[in-house]
Amino acid sequence: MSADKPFKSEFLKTLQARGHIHQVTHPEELDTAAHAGPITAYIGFDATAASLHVGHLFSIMTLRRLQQTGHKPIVVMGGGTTKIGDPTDKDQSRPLLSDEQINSNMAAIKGTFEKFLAFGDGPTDAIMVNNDDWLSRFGYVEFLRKYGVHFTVNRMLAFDSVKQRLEREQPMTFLEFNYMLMQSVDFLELERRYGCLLQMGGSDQWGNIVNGVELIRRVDHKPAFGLTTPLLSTASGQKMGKTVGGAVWLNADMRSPYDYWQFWRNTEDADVGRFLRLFTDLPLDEIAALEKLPGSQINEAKKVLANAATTLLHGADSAAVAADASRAAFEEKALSADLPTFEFPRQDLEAGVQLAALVVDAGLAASRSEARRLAQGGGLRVNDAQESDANRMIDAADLVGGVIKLAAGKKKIVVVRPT
RNA sequence: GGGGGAAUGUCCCGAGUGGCAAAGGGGGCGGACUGUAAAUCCGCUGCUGUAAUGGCUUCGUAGGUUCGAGUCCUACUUCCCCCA
Repeated sequence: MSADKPFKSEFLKTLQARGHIHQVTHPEELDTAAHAGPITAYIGFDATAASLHVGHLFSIMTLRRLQQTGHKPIVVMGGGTTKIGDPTDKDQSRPLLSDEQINSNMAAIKGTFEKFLAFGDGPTDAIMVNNDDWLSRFGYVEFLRKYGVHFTVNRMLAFDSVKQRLEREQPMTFLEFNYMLMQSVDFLELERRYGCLLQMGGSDQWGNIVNGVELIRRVDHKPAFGLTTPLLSTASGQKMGKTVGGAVWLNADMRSPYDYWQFWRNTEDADVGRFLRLFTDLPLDEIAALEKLPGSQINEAKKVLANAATTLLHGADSAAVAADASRAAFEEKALSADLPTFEFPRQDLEAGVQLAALVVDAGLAASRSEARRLAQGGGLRVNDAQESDANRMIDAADLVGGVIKLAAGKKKIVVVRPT
């Protein structure tokens, strides 16, 4: 999809070399614009959860590259669009979120961007805006007359997101049907307010983005471009971001730096190079050398990846702590004070606790039955010794060095610390 | 407004038509093999609890028939299709 001839602009060259590009509208024109001087580009983020997850990281890194190559990123918080709900890639309508939920989600998400982008008033400083500021101001008739005239239902029905719903005989409400108009209006609004001429997003956003591009070109007769990033999946075809503990959240209070580090450390061999290019700032020649490491030496590259990715999000100190804890736990089989801990009342421990109950309380299993199954399957370890009897009572006699080490499988470890 | 169909284990898809804790698959989890990888093989995947073929709660919602209902009946809810 991208042009065969090499790009002139540092921006597109970087994106292409690091694997950020899936599709671009008018590649030569955009390249020329980005080569001539700073451009402004945006990506929208809906506030459907209290934290962004690894899936969003791709977009955030794309904005980071934009800024690194001398351009201005805009982060659009979807305060308004979240009220509508993006139907793309969803089989069914989601329950609508309340204004309070949306606002608290946005507040919780905000900090993440500051880790990756430099905000401020300078020409290439990032800014953050909320599309609720304009979307919620329109009257219904006003909106229809102003923007509705530029969209034909014929065309809207042809978009994948809509077509799929119809083909699967799944309902799509009129509310959701309007999502693409809102997103297009966002782009137009940003073009007018900030001279923004590029919208980026995941490949599933292509339809929505192209609509915005066309709206601007039609209404304001200004150049506008769209760029999408490839769908992110692992080499073995899994959708990226889901793992042992569910979604890989970016907020530290929802997923600890240690777990975040572990997530990257567990990358498949075949993905290491790609992920290094996408999710770290390491120079490309270094990455090329790392990904060529033979056999089990590739694990060194995974550590580099884990360190670099964790440093970006949580800082170098947290990354170092996570790396130490991991090395201790996996390579030296020793206890580290930095492993996830679970505090347990000392009296209760002295009185004795059923192992299954403790495993549940420590968050290693969802129910006692699950804990039992885990034990029967040989996946439960107490102080590194396999324990098949989940009914066993645990008490102060099980303390080793003042703590009890519980493990579910090889990777989930919790240190029980009496208080 | 009329007619026909659908809703299943709360991760998803999907069999089931009077004896069912409910086939099968995907996903997930655990084990073996490894390198905290992939692939492969094996086990598990409602809760609770054992010495146990135990108890409890599940098939859109609410009632009913029956010794017994996901399965039959009635009403309701939501969705899909056709006709108007």
